[in-house]
Amino acid sequence: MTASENSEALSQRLADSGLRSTPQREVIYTVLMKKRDHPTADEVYARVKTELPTISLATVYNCLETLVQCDLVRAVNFERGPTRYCPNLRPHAHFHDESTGRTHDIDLPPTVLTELNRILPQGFDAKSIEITFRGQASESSEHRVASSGHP
Amino acid sequence: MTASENSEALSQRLADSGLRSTPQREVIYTVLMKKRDHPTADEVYARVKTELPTISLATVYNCLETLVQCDLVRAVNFERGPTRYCPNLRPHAHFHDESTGRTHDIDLPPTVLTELNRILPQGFDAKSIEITFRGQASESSEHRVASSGHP
DNA sequence: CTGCGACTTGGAATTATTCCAATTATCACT
DNA sequence: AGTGATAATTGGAATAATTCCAAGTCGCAG
Repeated sequence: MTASENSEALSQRLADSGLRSTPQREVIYTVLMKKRDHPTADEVYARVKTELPTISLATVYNCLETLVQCDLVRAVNFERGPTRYCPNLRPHAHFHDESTGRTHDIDLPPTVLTELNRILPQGFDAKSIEITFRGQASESSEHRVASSGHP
Repeated sequence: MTASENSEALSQRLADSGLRSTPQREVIYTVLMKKRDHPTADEVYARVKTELPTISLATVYNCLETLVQCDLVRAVNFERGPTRYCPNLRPHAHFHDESTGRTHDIDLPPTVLTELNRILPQGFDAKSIEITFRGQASESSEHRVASSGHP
C-alpha cells in the first residue's frame, strides 16, 4: 500500500464519520503507519514535530482519539503506563516482553476468538476482546512478527 | 474461609516474602476480600478509613502494591482509568460492561489457556495472560458470576 | 533497652491526559 | 471572490492518578 493510498483511505474513513482530513491528522496517521511500534502520544508528538513543528500536544491527543473513533488505529493500555497507539487493524493480541519492554503483535486466528466467546456465560455479549501476554521473547523471535517498542 | 484464616494466609504469604504483617496491610486485604468489586485505590482508601481513620493514601498504594507482589491480589487496568484491585486468584478474564461500568470475573477453563499459548510463535514464552472482554451484560446475567463494580 | 531496618505518613512532585477559550482553517453557498 | 457557519487547532491551565521523599514510628533481634 502506497503512502497516497493510505492517505486516501484515511480521508475516506474520516469523511464517512463526517470529519475532515487535515494535515495534522494525515501526518499523525502516516507516522503511525511508518513505524508501527506502539508509540505513546508523546512519542507521536516528537515524531510529528519534525514535519509539523508547530503542532501542539493537545492536537496529537485529539487526532489520535479521532483516529481511534474511526477505527483506523487501536489504543492499547498496558498496566499503569501511558496509552499506546497501534495501526494494526487485524485482530491481534499483544505480547509484552518484560525484559526489553517491547510490544509484539500476535495474530489471532478466528477460531480462538470464537472459542473465547464460548466461555462467556449466557447474557454476556462481547463487542471486543483484548488479550495481552506478558513474558519473555527470545532473540530469535525478534523478526518473526510485526513488532517493536519503546527502547 | 473465615476472617482469621484469611489473615493467617496473609501473614504467611507476607512472611514468605520477608515482609511483615501490619494492621494496614491486614485491613486493606480484608476490605478487598469482603467486597470483591474491583475497587480503585481511592475506593479502598475510603473503605479502609472507616476502620483506620489515620491511614494515608500513600500507604494504601504501598500496601496494594505489596499485596500484588505477594500474589494475593491482582492489579487490573482498563483503558485509561485508574488501576483496580481484585482478590480473585483463580485464572479468570474480565468482562467490562460498558453500559453499567461494572466488571465481572469470567472463569477461564485451562483448555482455553493452553489454546491461547499455542498461538504464540516459537520463542515467545508467556508468564501471564490478561483477557478483557468489553460489551454488554444483560440484566439476568447479574447474579450468574462473581461480579460488581463502580456504581 | 537500644539500635536497625521495615513501615507509615503527609505533602510535594511527576506524569498523563483533559479542558477551555481564543484563534485559524475549511466548507457551503451566494 | 466573499462571508458566515462549523470544525479543527493551539497553548496554557486544570485535573487525576500515582510516585517520590524525608521524617517519624514501630517492632523485633541482640
